[in-house]
Amino acid sequence: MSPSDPAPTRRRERLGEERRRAQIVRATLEVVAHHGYEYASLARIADAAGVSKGLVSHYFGSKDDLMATVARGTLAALRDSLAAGLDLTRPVPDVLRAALRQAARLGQTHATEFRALNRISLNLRGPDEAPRLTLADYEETYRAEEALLRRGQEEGTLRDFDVRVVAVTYQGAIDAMLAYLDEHPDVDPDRYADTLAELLLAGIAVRR
Amino acid sequence: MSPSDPAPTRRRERLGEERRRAQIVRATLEVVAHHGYEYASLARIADAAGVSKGLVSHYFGSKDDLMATVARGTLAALRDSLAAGLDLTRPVPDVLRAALRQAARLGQTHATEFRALNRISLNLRGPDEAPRLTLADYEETYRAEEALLRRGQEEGTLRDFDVRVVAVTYQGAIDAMLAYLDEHPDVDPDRYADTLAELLLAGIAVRR
DNA sequence: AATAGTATTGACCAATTGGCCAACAAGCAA
DNA sequence: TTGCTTGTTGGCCAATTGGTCAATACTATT
Repeated sequence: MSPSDPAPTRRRERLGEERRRAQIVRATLEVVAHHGYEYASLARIADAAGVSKGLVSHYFGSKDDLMATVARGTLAALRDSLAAGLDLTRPVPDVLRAALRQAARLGQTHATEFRALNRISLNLRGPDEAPRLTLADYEETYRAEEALLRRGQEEGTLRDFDVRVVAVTYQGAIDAMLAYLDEHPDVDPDRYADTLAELLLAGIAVRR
Repeated sequence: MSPSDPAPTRRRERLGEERRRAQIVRATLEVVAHHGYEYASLARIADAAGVSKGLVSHYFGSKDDLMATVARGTLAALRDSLAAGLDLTRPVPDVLRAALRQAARLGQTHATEFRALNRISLNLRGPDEAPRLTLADYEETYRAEEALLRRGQEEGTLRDFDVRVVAVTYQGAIDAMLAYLDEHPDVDPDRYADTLAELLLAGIAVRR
């Protein structure tokens, strides 16, 4: 072959920055969720997005930047998605029940996002050993939950307990539920969520 | 420099297979726990163990084999360590309380092991996308927990509930507790464990 | 058709990866 | 001493990594 063949004149589709970014984010989520963080190299992500490596770097800078961007965006999207379906004016126990159901459903419809988010937040770290996605990023979610619990105590539907412990436990229970439902597709999410809700409420609601 | 300098005659310490293996396992746990799974290359692990890369491969085969070995060994060690401190002849609620305390303490004394185990099990996967550490590896822990709950129901100290849901929730609560204590060293583990125990027992114990 | 501006590529880079293996060192037995 | 076995190294490999950049292809405007 001569050293300078005529370029193969590949077909190129131009999308514009906005849509390309979204496309790459999506590809990142999928690669991470389906094949794990380790497997998610820039080359692999670019390939999944049907785009060259160079473009990924061009739009997102370093790989860490890409991951951080994807994680933060996904976290916000999931949070909004969950909050959207809630009627916060109702009594707190009802809100909790609804939130649990909503979370269980989200775990099904947005399994990819959940899995990817999990892995990124666990693996992505800064220059030293410090995790790059700190509690601060989850703090908003967290605080909202504590506020809700406190309101329940004030309105008299919830007992007196350590709000922090309950909030942590509650989140842990949700994570466990999502992991379990993820591995057992046969289980009915709503049923599980309701059972869990009764269990938790029995622990924190005022005795009737 | 001549192409064949006399070999620098490095100082070499011989330990014997058994102790070397243990040393390498320890190094693996530490690197993974302190710097993340991604950072834990064979070179880095070998370095942390004060040993050449070749030796790690020699004793453990592939990197995946090493990780799987480390994970399974650590899981078993932690499980035994927890079980050792429990008196299973006591009433189930007491056993649960004790187990929670024990877990909280283990989370402190064996933080490295817990963190590493977590990361390995989340990142290590087989040739395809399938995780290499499946639920089956955790099944033993799991089943013991369900058996305990069922015994509580039979002896009349626990209410009637879905054993599976409670077991999953219970495990999730423990994980959440460990993660929280890990990030908040100021919190007293025993106090947290006791609060959590009351919370959970309020949900599953028979009303007095 | 020429121009300008944006979108996108592919080739290239040094560094690192997991894995392999011939050589060699150390202790033990003869 | 001589060998034999076990432990250990370091150099080497092809493949892949994250990242950069000049060159290009496309679109819109003139």
